[in-house]
Amino acid sequence: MYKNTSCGSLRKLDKGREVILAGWVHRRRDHGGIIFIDLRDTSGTVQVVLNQELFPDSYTVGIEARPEWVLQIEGEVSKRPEGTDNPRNPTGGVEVIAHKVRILNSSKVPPFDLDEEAPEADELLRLKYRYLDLRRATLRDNLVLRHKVVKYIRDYLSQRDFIEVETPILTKSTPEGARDYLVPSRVHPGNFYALPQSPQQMKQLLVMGGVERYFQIARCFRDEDLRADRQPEFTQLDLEMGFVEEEDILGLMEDLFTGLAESIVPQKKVLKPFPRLSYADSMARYGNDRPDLRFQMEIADLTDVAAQTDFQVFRNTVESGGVVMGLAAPGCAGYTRRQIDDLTSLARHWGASGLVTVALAGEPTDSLEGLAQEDVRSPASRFLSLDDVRGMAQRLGANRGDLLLIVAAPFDTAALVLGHLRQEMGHRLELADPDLLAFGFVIDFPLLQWNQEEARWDSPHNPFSAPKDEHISLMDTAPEKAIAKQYDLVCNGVELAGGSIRNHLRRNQEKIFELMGHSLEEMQVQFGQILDALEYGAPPHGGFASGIDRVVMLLGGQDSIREVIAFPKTQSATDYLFGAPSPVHQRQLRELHIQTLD
RNA sequence: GGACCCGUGGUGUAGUGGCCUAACAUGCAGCCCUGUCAAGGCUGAGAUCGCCGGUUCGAAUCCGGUCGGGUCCGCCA
Repeated sequence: MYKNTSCGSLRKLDKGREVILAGWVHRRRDHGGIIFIDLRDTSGTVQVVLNQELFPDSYTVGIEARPEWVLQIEGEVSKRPEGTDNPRNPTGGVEVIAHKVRILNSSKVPPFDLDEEAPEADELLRLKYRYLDLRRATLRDNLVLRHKVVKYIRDYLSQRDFIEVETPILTKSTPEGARDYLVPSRVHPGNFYALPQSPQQMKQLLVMGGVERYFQIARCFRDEDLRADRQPEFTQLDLEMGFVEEEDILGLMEDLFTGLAESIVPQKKVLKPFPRLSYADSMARYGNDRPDLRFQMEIADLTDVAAQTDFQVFRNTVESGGVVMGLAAPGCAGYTRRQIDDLTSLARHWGASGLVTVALAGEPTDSLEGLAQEDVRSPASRFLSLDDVRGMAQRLGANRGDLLLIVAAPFDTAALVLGHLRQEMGHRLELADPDLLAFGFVIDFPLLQWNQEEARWDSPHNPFSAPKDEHISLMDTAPEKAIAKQYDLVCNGVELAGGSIRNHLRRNQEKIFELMGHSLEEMQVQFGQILDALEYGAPPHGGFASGIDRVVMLLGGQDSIREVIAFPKTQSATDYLFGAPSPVHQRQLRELHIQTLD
C-alpha cells in the first residue's frame, strides 16, 4: 500500500503518529518558506505542512506540486499551533508535518474547477471529464449515498428471506410498453434480442417457480426520450412475492421506505403513516397521480356554486357537462396584471380556454363575512355576487389575501391544468418543506382505459395487474369501471415505485389481453410462456418495482438522476466520455446480417 | 415530432447595433512572502464571442440555418 492512513480520518488524538498518506493536491498555499497543501483522498482532506528550514527536500518538491498532482507524504501528525485550527474541516485541529514527499503523478491543469465552492461547470464538460468530476465531494457523496441505499435494501430483504435472483439482459421484444433497445443475433439472421424494460414476466415466473420471495437490483432499458429523472438505462428494485394480497405489499413498502429514509437520511422528516388516496381522489384533489403532499393548496370542485352564478362562462361549461374547479394561492391577492397574465397563459398552455382569477383583498385574519365588493378583484367580479365569492372561497379553504385560480372545463382538462398550476404555485411560493419526505400511496387505479385512436382498451399501468375481486365481472360489462389491485408510491411529487397484485388465473389474464386487442394467436406468441405457466398451479402473487436512481436523487436532494449515476448519458442519449453510440466496422454489421439505410 | 432557454479567454459570467482595440472574477505563468486554509501582494500571458450564411457603412449584439447542451410537452404499459 502507498498509504497507511486516510487523510480525512486524522484527529487531535492522532498527535505524534508517524503516518504515510497518499492522495491528490486539493489546494496549495505557498507562503514562501512554508507551503500548506490540503491533501485529499476519498475520506476527505488534511493539511500538510512543508517547511523549508526543517525539511528542505520536501519543501523543494512542494514548490513544484500543483492541484490534482498525486503525492505520497510521510510525516508526523501534529496539533496545530494555538489559534490556527480550522473548524470548517473535521481534520482542522491537526496537520501533518511532511518529512518526505514523493510525487506519484503530475496532472495537467483540470479543464474546470474541482472546488466545491466554485460555480458549477457546464454539464457537458463535466460528463466528458467525469473521472475528474467524480473527485468532487458532492458527486462522491451521491455515490456513497447510493451504495448505502442499495445495501440497506439488500440487508432488509435478505433478513426477511428474500433472495436476489439475476434475470437475463438478452430477452424478447414485446409489443407492450416502451420502445425496446434491440440486439441483433449473429446466429439467427434477422432476429433480435431486446434489453429488458423491466424483468416483469421473469419475476412472475420466478414466483410461479417456487421462489416465494424474490428481489433484484435490476438494470432496465427503455428507448424513449429523456428527462431530468429519466435515463435510457436505469436501476430498479424489482420485487415479487407469492401468496400475498395488496395489503401485504403496501405494508412491506411502507416499512422498507420508512426504515430506509430514517436510517440513511435521519435529518429528514418522514410523513407517517403514509397517507393513501385513490387515483380518482388524487386527480380531483391534486390534478395528477403523483401529488406533492408536502403542501396543501388542494384543488376543490366548485361546479355547484358556479352553476348558481350569473357568469356565463361557468354556466355554459356546467350545462355542457363540464366542471368548475379551483385552488387558492395563499397571499397572492396582490398579484399584478402581468403575473396573472402569466398564470393565464400557463393555464392555456395546458389546455384551458382561460383562467378566472379572484383576488380577495385583506389580511388573513380578516373574516370572509367582512368581505366587501371592493375587496374582490376579478375579471368576472360583476357577474359574481359576494355570496358566490364567499361560497367559492370557503370551498377552497381560502383566506383574505389569497388569489383564487378557477378553471371551467371538462374534468380531465380542469384537473390537469389545476394540477400544473398547483405545482407551479407551490414552487413559486416555496410551500414545500425541503426537509420533508412526504410519502404517500396512490391506489385503486382503473384497470383499463379506452384508447380512442386505436379503438381498444389500454392498460394504464401494467397488463398483468389483477382487477379487484368484486370487479372481475365488470371486465365483460363495463371495463372502464373496473379497478385494479394496483398501487403507486409517490414522494414529493415523484413516482418512486409502482406495483400490483397479478392475475394468477389464466382466464382473467386472457380477458385483459383480449380487451387490449390481442387475438388468441398473438397472445400465445407474445405471452404464451406466462399464460401457460398460469395453468400449472401459479400461486396468487404480486410485487412492485422502484426506481433506485429516483430514490437516491430524492434522498440526496438532487434535481437530476444524472447526479446519482456514475456515468450518465445526455438528453440525446449519448455518452460523452466514451463517445457512445458510435459507428461500427462494416465487418461487424455483415456478421450480424445488418445493413444501414442512411 | 414540438416549445422554450443557453453557447463570449482554461472555468464562471457581463456586454443586446458604433463608446468592444471585448469587461469582471477565478484559474494559469513568473516574482515576493514562515501560519494560511477559496491565503495575500505585484507583474504577465490568454478570446477572430459554437459553426455557416445573410442584413448593415458597421454585428458578440439583428435575421435565417446548423451543431451541441439543458428544461418541458408528446412519449415513458
